[in-house]
Amino acid sequence: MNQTASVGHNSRSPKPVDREELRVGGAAADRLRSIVDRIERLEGEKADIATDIKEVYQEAKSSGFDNKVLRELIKIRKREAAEQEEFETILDVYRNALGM
Amino acid sequence: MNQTASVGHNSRSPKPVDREELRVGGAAADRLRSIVDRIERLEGEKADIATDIKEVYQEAKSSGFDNKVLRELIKIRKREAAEQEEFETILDVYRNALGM
Amino acid sequence: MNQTASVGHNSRSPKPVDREELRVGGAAADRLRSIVDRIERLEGEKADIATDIKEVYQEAKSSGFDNKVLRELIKIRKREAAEQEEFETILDVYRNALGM
Amino acid sequence: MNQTASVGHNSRSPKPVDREELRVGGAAADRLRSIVDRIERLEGEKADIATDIKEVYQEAKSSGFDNKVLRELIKIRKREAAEQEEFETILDVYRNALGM
DNA sequence: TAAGCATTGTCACCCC
DNA sequence: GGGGTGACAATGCTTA
Repeated sequence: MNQTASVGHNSRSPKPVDREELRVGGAAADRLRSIVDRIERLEGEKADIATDIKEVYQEAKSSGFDNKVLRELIKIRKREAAEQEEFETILDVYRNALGM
Repeated sequence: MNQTASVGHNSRSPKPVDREELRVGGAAADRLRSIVDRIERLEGEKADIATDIKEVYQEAKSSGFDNKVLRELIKIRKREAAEQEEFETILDVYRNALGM
Repeated sequence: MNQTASVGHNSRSPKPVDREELRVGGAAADRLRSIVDRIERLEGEKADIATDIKEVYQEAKSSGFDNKVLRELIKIRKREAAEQEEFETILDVYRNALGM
Repeated sequence: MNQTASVGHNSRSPKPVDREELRVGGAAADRLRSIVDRIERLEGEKADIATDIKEVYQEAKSSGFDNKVLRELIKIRKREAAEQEEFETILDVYRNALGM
């Protein structure tokens, strides 16, 4: 029962923000606003790019390409690129495990 | 049964690309390359932005914010923005219907 | 506005279960109980196996193996097995796209 | 800098496996094979069960149930079961503390 | 105990 | 419109 109140604190953060500073105009409020703004801006850009990608696929289809095959092709190219990178990672892991 | 020959053709595309033109140096091959390039480029940019977003969340955590709450907040703002937009759209429809 | 009530019906299911039959003892209630039981049983078995896997990793560590490397090894084996399978899939896709 | 030699050794394991014994036919090689086999077997079974679970959900949908609700229901039951168990554990602790 | 990672669940998109 | 598939988010485990 007596599990010490631990006021306004959870395990997710090193030093939870002070509630007072979160009031309008407080320092924490300013930082929060900045963070939200940046995230929303970045998500906007990300969505725009997603739209662009869709449009390219659209164009591909109009040009007579089979998008299913096209997606498969791009996926394979992506994986092959990733595999080289992963190979290096594995090498590192092995080196580490062998104490090199 | 009678699945009419329609060789080299499926229903996904208006005019399937000519296989001859897909040979190296053909016109279709060039267009394909262009399409693949653009998609891969866009996906690269998209991944970069995703990384940026993660970094901002990282920073938020270091500043003492609870990212779970933060994500929820951003989700709510997004939905409310969408609703506002939809409301204005409907307004326009009504205005139009009334000849305004 | 007048978007026809469409009583007790949503788009998620072909023929949504009758509310009356869901009352205790109803036919639908019996089926629901059966479904929940089976899922819970299967999830229990799944959790047990997950525990077994952890124990084997535990044993491996006690035997002096590096689990990080071990996991990497198993991942690679899995991927290589999957790749052959995927190759067949791709072949099918291509065949389909070419109308074969 | 002074990262004490400790060649072929890292802190992850009590007694790192002898590299000689890892050669084909060595004792460690046999144990490694056994470990990999068991893990792969268990993971196979786990995947099979996951497939079974999906099939039950599939069947549920065909029977007119809303899988989103169904998943939520099962999640709640699981949590409540865990809470009950925890409660009994605490009870035991208290009993023990009182010498019962 | 925190950080990275792997798995699992959810959601949206695409095709049929 | 419904089902299947792929991306994204969230949670839990593993290690440093």
